[in-house]
Amino acid sequence: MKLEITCTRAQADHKQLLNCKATLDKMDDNFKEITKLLSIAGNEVRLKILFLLNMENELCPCDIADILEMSVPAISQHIRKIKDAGFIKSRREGQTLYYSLVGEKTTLLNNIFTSLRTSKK
Amino acid sequence: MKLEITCTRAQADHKQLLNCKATLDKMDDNFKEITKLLSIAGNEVRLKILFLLNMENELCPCDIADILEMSVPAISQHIRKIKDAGFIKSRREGQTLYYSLVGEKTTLLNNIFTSLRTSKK
DNA sequence: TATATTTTTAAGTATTTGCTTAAATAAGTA
DNA sequence: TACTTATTTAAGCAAATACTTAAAAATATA
Repeated sequence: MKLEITCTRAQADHKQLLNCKATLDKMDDNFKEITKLLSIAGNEVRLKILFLLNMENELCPCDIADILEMSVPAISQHIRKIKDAGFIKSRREGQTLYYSLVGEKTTLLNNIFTSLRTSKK
Repeated sequence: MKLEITCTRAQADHKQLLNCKATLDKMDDNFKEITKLLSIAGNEVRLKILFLLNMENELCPCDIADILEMSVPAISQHIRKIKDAGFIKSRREGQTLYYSLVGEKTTLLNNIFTSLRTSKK
C-alpha cells in the first residue's frame, strides 16, 4: 500500500483517504475470501446448483443437468469450480458421484439462500 | 420448463427432479435478482467500492481511484456497472460527482458487509 | 474566451468465462 | 472380455470482462 495521496481535489480529505486505504489493507484477506464466494455464487447456474444442494442434501451431476436442462459436461465444469473453491464435497456410490455442501463457514451462503427464498413482492 | 426427465439412472427419483424444476421455476425472478447483486459484488474492486461507500457514506470517483490505486476511467466503468444495477446513486457538487449506496432492499448487501468485517481467524 | 479539472465515454486488447463436441476415466453388467 | 453408464477432462470458440489510452462532455475559473 502506497502512502501517497494523488487526488488533487481541493476538498479531498487526505486523512480520510489514507484511513480508507489502511482499513482495506488490513481486510485484504477477507476481501479475497468473500470475493471468491460471491464470484462463484454470482452465476445463475452455480447459484441454482448451490441452492439445489442446500434443498436436497445431495445430488449427482446427472440429476442437476436434468433439473437445469443443461448438458452434463457444462454442469460438471460448474461443479468443478464450486468444488475447487471448497464449497462442496463428493461421495461415490458405484458409478454415481453425489455432491453436497461442505456446510462450515457458510454463514454468508445461508444468508444468500434466505434472500433467495424471501420474495420481494 | 420442460416436464420430461431424461436422466436414465435407475436410482433417479423422477418425482424429486420434477419437484426441483418446479421450485426453481417459481423462484426464477429471485434467482435473477440475487445473481445480479452477487455478480456485481463478486469482483474485488467493486466489492471494495461498495464497502467504501457503506463506510464513508459518499465518495467521488477520484477519491476511490486514489484509495484503490487504480486509474479514474477504470473506477468510472466499475461505478457505471454498479449504478446500472441500481445499487448506487450520484449527487453533483460542482465538477465533482459523489456516489452513495441506494440503501433499500439491501439486506443481503449488509450481510456481505458483516461477513467482510467478521474475520474468520 | 481560453484553460484547467472532474468525470464519462469510446476504442482497442488481453484474459476469462461458459458453453460445445469429442475423448478419456471409472465403475457396473452381460 | 466387451459393452453400457456416469462423470470428468480436453480442445475449440464466441462472448463477456477489465483494463489501457485517447477523446469528449460538463463545470469552474482566470
